[in-house]
Amino acid sequence: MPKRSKKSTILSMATLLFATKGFTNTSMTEVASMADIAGATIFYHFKTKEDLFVSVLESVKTGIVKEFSLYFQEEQFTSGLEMLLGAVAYHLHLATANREWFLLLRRHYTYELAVVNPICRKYLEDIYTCLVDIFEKALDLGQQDGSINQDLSTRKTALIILAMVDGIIQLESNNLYNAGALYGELIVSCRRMVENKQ
Amino acid sequence: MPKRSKKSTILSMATLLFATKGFTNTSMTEVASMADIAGATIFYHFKTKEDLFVSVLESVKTGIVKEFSLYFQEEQFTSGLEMLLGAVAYHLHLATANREWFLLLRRHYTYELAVVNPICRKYLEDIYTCLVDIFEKALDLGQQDGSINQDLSTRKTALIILAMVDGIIQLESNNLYNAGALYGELIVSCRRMVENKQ
DNA sequence: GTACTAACTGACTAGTCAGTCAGTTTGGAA
DNA sequence: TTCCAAACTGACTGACTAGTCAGTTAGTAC
Repeated sequence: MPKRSKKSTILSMATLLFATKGFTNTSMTEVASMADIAGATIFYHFKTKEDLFVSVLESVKTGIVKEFSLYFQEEQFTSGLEMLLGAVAYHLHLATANREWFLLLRRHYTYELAVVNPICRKYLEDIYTCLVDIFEKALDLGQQDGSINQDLSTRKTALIILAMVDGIIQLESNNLYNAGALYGELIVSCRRMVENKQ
Repeated sequence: MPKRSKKSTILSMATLLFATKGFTNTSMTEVASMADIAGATIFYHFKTKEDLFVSVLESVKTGIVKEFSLYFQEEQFTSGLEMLLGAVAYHLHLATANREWFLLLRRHYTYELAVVNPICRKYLEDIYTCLVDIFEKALDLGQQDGSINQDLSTRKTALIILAMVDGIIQLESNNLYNAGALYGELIVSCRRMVENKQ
């Protein structure tokens, strides 16, 4: 049995619960019972509930950054446009494969805490910077190789694409429409939005 | 003094609090003290806290539907494309002017309740139907008058545009970027995405 | 005035929750 | 074995919350 198994069990159970039920609706007792430990044990590893949440966010940040850097180490792209569309598709894929991560990023508490807790704010900014920079880099590359419309502001367009992808992920998890059917259409729409039409 | 002033005061205070603090983090005591009434009075007008929330959602639904129908009664458009872009701009405008409405629509509790409460679900569907239908109608019109790309599925594209607009509104309220600066860019991006390029 | 009802209230209850603390268990070093 | 610190625990507390209820007030019809 690995040494820090209980601490990491707490972390992963807390991730799941904070993501699916939210901060306030998740009780420490619940986290403890899911991790099969005594309630007080959590407070040995994490000073407060807020502290636990920030640790969860840190692990999410680490996960997201790692996944994206792995992806871009392995993949090769024929153009900036293809790289952008690949990044969008990978973002959508990650949001399905690691649903809790992106659920947590949609929780209001995350942003409310970021206002008063600088560490939380830093992790959040790191995550968004990672996501936006990938899109921006692809757009820059595409403007150089001619696959992306030259008139675009790459920064602003990167933000709009991020908002678009997030919006679709959100629409899906709202259970009102089956947005999964929209993933293909989203890629096509992105292409129409940024490609260099001659 | 109008007859139902206390009930409607409760409703508007609850709207504000549920939207900005969320359902769980808003206590009935808090609503009561903001409305300057005794705590028990709320339970005279609304059976439970959940009942109050559903009433709040109903008033938001009524407000959104009314605002959009007013807008389209007054405005005239030269093409389907212009109508679409006008609707997007008006959506963005409403999200600023009636911030609580759209904050409430981003709260997780709203969608969690919709799973178990059919009335809540109905109001939510009414709101989304209203928003999507406007975009879809504009796209249909644009395909007829030639201003919109004929290859588009108007339904799917309407959903994507809604996701995009919601995503931008969300990005703004997250306090990480000043997305207000993106409103103009968003309209331009929408145009590029759907216009009929010859 | 009287009678009646709708609107309203203060005091209360039963339950939940984050966090504390004094004490026990565990694992490894000497 | 002995010792020690880190890991862990059960029992507790004070603060807070949704909802109840018996009773009071305000408005209206006669």
